Amino acid sequence: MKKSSDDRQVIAPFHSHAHDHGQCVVDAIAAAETCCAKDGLSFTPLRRQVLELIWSSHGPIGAYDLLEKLRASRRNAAPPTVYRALDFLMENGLIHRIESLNAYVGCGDPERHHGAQFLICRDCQCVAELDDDEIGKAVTRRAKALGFSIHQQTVEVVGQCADCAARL
Amino acid sequence: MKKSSDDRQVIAPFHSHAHDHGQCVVDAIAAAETCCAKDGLSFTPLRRQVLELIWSSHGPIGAYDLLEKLRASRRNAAPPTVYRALDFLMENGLIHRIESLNAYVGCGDPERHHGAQFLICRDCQCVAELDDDEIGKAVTRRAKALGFSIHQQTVEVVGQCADCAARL
DNA sequence: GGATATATGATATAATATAACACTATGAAA
DNA sequence: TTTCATAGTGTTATATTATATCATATATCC
Ligand SMILES: [Zn+2]
Ligand SMILES: [Zn+2]
Ligand SMILES: [Zn+2]
Ligand SMILES: [Zn+2]
Repeated sequence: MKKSSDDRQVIAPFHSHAHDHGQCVVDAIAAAETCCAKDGLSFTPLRRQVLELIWSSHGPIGAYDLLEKLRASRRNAAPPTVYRALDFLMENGLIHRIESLNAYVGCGDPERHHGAQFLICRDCQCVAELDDDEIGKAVTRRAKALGFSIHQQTVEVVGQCADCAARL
Repeated sequence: MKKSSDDRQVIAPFHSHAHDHGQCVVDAIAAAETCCAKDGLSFTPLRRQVLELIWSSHGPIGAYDLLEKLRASRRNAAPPTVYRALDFLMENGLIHRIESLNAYVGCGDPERHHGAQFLICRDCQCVAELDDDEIGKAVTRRAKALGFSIHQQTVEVVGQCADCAARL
């Protein structure tokens, strides 16, 4: 089945509870390997492990939650351990930071340098990652009119996801 | 001169260095008075003072910077003093929180409950507040398609303002 | 191997935000 | 007018998120 252009603009939807969680972590790590190899970046064990933990959490996760998990295998991990790995992963487009949550989430399309919009559920903190053309163009147009140049278009919108609407 | 529809969608532009700073603080406080009176809210001296300090800073300001200024007149002000006032001002649409900066900025149109988009300069931390129809609609359309309901549409875009582009 | 840059370890501290409980002022109910 | 209830503020302590700094290790290049 061919993906419509509309589907491609949804980089990561709200998660169906059905999908194969283990596999999506494996795929994400493989994609990261590819990106780093291509760009000559050193994807060290620490960085890989942090990325794995982020994907395993399967949603935005905070730096200190990450640190706690990391300590299961690295007893003396400290905040800078995590923050340095996060910096590397962000600089190279492997994860995004969600400002509204002070949390970090795996990027659903790391091989492509893309703008991103996040829909963030205020109840369950799940997020959807989009690269919606219309939103992007509307933002670009207005920014241009004001002489504002967008370096990395990251849009965050807070609301309520469908699951929470049904549940609450 | 009549405002175009386009102008109305720019709630607060990047500041021209020429405008009358003192007057815009006065106007903002007057508008807040009006809003609170209309809604039966108690606009206490503390809350007024915090709002004044925010407008006086004339751009996004952090809670602890605010606290420091507040202490000039309230020697024993503490973090909760500021955060409670900020909560009140946010709940009632008199200020916005800029997540990307951990900072607070006066709302340019408090009498109207509106969606907002912020263009945030990563170099000088200035912001422009917009209520762009096209951005709003594009976001709404996509959210709807995903079953996501937006409660308060707040969009934050990071980049570089025209002044900084010229200066750097 | 020695020089250089990159990555991590380790300790301390900064910056942002909230919890908890006490006290005061205000205004309505009795 | 007393009493009660609520909203607002004071005060102290603590939680959460992020960075600075210096030391050590590891990889890369010549
Ligand atoms: Zn992405
Ligand atoms: Zn939800
Ligand atoms: Zn506003
Ligand atoms: Zn600027």
